[in-house]
Amino acid sequence: MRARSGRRPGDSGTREQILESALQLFADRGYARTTIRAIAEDAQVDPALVHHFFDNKEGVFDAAVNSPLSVSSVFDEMPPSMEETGTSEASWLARAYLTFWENEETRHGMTAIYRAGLADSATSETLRARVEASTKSWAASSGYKDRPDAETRAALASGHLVGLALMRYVLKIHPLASMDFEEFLAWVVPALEQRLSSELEPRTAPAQD
Amino acid sequence: MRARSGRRPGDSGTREQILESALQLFADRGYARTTIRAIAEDAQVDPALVHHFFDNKEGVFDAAVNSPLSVSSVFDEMPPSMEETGTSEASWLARAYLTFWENEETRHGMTAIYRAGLADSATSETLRARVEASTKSWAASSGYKDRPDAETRAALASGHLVGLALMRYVLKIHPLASMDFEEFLAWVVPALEQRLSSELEPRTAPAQD
DNA sequence: CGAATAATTCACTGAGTAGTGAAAACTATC
DNA sequence: GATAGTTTTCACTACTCAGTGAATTATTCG
Repeated sequence: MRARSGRRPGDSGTREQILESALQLFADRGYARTTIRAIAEDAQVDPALVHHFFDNKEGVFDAAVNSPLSVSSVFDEMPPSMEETGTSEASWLARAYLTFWENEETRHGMTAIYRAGLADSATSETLRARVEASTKSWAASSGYKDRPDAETRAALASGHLVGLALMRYVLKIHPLASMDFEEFLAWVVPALEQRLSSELEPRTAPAQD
Repeated sequence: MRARSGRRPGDSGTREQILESALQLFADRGYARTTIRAIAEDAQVDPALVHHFFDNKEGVFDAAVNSPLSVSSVFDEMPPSMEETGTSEASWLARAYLTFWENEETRHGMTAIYRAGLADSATSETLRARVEASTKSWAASSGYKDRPDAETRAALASGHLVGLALMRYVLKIHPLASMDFEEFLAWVVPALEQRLSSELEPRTAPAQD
């Protein structure tokens, strides 16, 4: 009568099924509100099986997030051909980063990372290290590495991109969320180019009364 | 022997003390990880008292966040004097918004709102409505309201500001987090001005191979 | 002083949660 | 077809949390 116990017949892609359910739920509900039970239910599996494969909740999160993408390498894969030309560099940066958001598979990973990383100060420290490292490494390998404000400009550009990505892909603010990807890029790229070039210099704002 | 029960002597600012503890904890740990018990402990009060004053957890959050600031009015208080001049408009916008982040009291409220609002898709909907409404109302009352891309530019500017605020105040990315407020503004304002003016037009990026 | 009201605490419930240990069912190998 | 190894489920523990209801103590006001 209780024939539903034990291993199920058929070759099991169960592990991957769990990761898929986990990634989707982490992207939708964030870390804290995603329960192992919910993941198991979505994957039609016993909760203990999730522990069996990934030990604990953090293990599931790491495995799920890293399964479709290795985010830390986004800024590291700078094609060596483009140097001296800041124009195409900004274009490449924006396209490389935003493609991770545009692609449906990797978008879940990005969303989960930012949702979790912005949730509280403890997890923000992890995200901070990640973003700061990639920003710095990218600034160091860019065509502007010799300028004294290279890191500042790189950080400003990163913040710009992160903010726009959150608006379009997480908060879904219109008209940013509804426009075509290439149109979105057409708006973003020129601004980034100016930020990275000397077309845009810091200027003290006039005092407000 | 059990003399610690019941009302405490002295005039009680207990309600305000609870709100202060709540705001600080919500800013630091986000919504889900902040427990009513922790708030009560920080305020040196029984957890039931928190329920007595604010009914439920959501009530505490709303009261705590709205106590130091009314965020929705940030973009609505546009001084009527500045029209036609996009330059000072961008300057005013950046300074008004970022001052909420710079001020220690209101920063906790801002942090709590964004942490909670980005936590999951349900709460993101609340934040989306808030940001989209303020962005639209600001675009409608700006000197650019007649341009067909006014809303697009306003949304891009909002995303820009939100991203930079998150980098400097939440993730604390260097060198943005460590620089002086006026220097930070000096970097931000010119870029915003260009975004809002016709100095920055959308341009299709060159195709990547 | 005495009654009403508000602040504060105590003791408790009920519902979820992550995680554990062992048994059961399946597969592969000899 | 026995044995070893893996997947899967079951039953359970220990814990934390939001929220309730009543009792207790202070304040206020007649």
